[in-house]
Amino acid sequence: MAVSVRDVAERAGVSLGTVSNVLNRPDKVSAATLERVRAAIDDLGFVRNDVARTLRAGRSNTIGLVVLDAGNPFFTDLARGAQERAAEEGLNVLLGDSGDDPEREQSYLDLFEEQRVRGVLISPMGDVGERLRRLRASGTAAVFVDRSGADLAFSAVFVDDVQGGRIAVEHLLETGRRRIAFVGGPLGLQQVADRWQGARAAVASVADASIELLETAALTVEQGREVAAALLARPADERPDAVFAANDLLAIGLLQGVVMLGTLRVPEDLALIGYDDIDFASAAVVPLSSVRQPSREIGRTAVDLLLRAADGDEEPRRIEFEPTLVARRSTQA
Amino acid sequence: MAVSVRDVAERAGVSLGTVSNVLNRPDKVSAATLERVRAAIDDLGFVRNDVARTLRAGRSNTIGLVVLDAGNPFFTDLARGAQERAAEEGLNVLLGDSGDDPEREQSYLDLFEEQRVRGVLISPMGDVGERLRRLRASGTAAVFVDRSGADLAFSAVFVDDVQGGRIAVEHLLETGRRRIAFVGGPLGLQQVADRWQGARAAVASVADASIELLETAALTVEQGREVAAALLARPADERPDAVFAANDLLAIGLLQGVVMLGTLRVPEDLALIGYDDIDFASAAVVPLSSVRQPSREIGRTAVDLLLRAADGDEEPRRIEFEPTLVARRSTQA
DNA sequence: GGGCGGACGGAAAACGCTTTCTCAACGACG
DNA sequence: CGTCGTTGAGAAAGCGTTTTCCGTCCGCCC
Repeated sequence: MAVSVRDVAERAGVSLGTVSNVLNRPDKVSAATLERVRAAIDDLGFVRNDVARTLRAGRSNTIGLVVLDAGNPFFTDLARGAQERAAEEGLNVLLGDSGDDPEREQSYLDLFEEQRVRGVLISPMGDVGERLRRLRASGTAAVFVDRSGADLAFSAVFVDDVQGGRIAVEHLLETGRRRIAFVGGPLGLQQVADRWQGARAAVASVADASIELLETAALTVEQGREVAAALLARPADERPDAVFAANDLLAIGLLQGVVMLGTLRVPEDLALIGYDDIDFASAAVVPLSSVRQPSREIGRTAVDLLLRAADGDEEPRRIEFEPTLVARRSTQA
Repeated sequence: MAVSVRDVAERAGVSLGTVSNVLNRPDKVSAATLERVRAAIDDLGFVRNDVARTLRAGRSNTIGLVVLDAGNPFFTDLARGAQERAAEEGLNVLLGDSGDDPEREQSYLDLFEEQRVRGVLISPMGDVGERLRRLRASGTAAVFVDRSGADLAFSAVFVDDVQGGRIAVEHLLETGRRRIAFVGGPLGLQQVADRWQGARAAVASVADASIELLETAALTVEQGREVAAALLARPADERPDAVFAANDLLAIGLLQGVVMLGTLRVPEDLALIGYDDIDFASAAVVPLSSVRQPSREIGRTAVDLLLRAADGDEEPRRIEFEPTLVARRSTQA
């Protein structure tokens, strides 16, 4: 059923080693035999068995990627970037979705180890340092993505979330807002904690500005709408004049809550800025200002670091991207 | 570096065959040795090499999945369903995103063939029938997902898009609308053509109802907004009183175009229904009616069919899911 | 005490490929 | 005419696993 190099060799009347040369070092083979072998390959429909190739080579052509949520556009883009970069190197990406579950995270790592992947890219949920150390000891490199506080023993690509929080709130302050609210949670998520920290820092440098924390249980549209309802229930003089949401989903929920109940106008009564700059941000009822992270580039860079580590570079590298402000109508003065 | 069964055997003081038995047929091994071998495995941190295992077994544990757009929530959910079902069978899913590009589609098929995957799930873009036939001839099964008109020689899981189009428009008619517009395109996409066909069928059975086609270049939010602008530019008496959009992204664009310019109210002046019931549908400014497809279930079922085909069931099966109406505020009477 | 069956050792083959080595054939060149 | 370089054949080893075939040892039962 399956056609092997042996069959090709026989058909072309050459030796098995020659076929291998045609496949891997065609310049070592005379034009005539090259032609003959290629014809045989086409005739028989031979397709190289990558499993055998990998076993023999001792290293595979795939890298594993574990993300927190494959449904989140941020990670989708990141994965796409990784895939593109990997493809340029002739590598494939095996994608695992941990869904915030440390157990599934572990099981993907198990899987990748059994598959002897070239390396692992991970946006960690649980505590995987020990696990990755063992992996490295057995020859599989790992790189963290999107976690600035991650284990220093490994390379990492991340965005400065403190800085991101700062520029978001600085923008609100520059457009004349003074009573800021930060909406996001749980604070156990490092990204959220960092953005909150940056937000406070920005407020601290302006004398008459204040900030309050409205913690949420998750970063979802629903949570955003609940917070919106709570804000609307307050007397007008106790409401903030601007909200910084820890991600765009929350911001969209807030926007909807406010618009649907119709009592507040955005940005006139309440300015609003989100985070991530997902596609829906620009497409919202009121185009949403946001903080953009170069998700695609993060994915590409992570693959670069991984390749470097897999090639024996011991030195862990940390590459930080700067978040950038994307101002739209929801924060106009 | 890498620990092999041989090392484990040596450490546990047993033979290599016994280690293999512990791994694959633990009931054939006495409790004492079982214990000893397992201890050795833990001590050495042995992890079975799946590459070698696959080579030896002649069949791999992974199945390939090619989707049209990994960023589309519909496919994300479908992939998740496939992954879940595959995991239950101890299989992994390798995800490829063709991005509507027949070339990338081909290259993913090449990849999957080299990897000797157990089977391929594909939402085809180009003409892949011939390719899949060759694959099957060499022992790799294939199943179509989300394409009703696909090659009859293969199993397929799909949703009746004609029916989906019909129930969407019937719903509009039942709520008293008579001048319907169908927004979607390109009609070269079979899903779009089918929904359009179903929509026309529904209109045909009501005497005083009419429908017009507003074709778009793609199924995106931007295209929806452009159509909205065009509608608003018309004199009021030449506007439809209801719109059926070929997917939710278009519908959301329409909704935004209409609300932002503020001249029309939804659903009072214009009823609106989308397709796919993505998460954002219920979260839109005006909660969006839609037609739901059981994407997760489609993924699961596709894996079922694939396994059946891979186990030698020659008979191609076609499983059809029924789309269901999800009525929300955007189509209230 | 003879026979039986279960547990396991030891050895070997096979999956399909890459790599390495040796050796033969051939044409070119001095 | 002898030598050298090129080309590729042929053979073999090895990647790590599973499986198969015998053969041995030991405890157990009649």
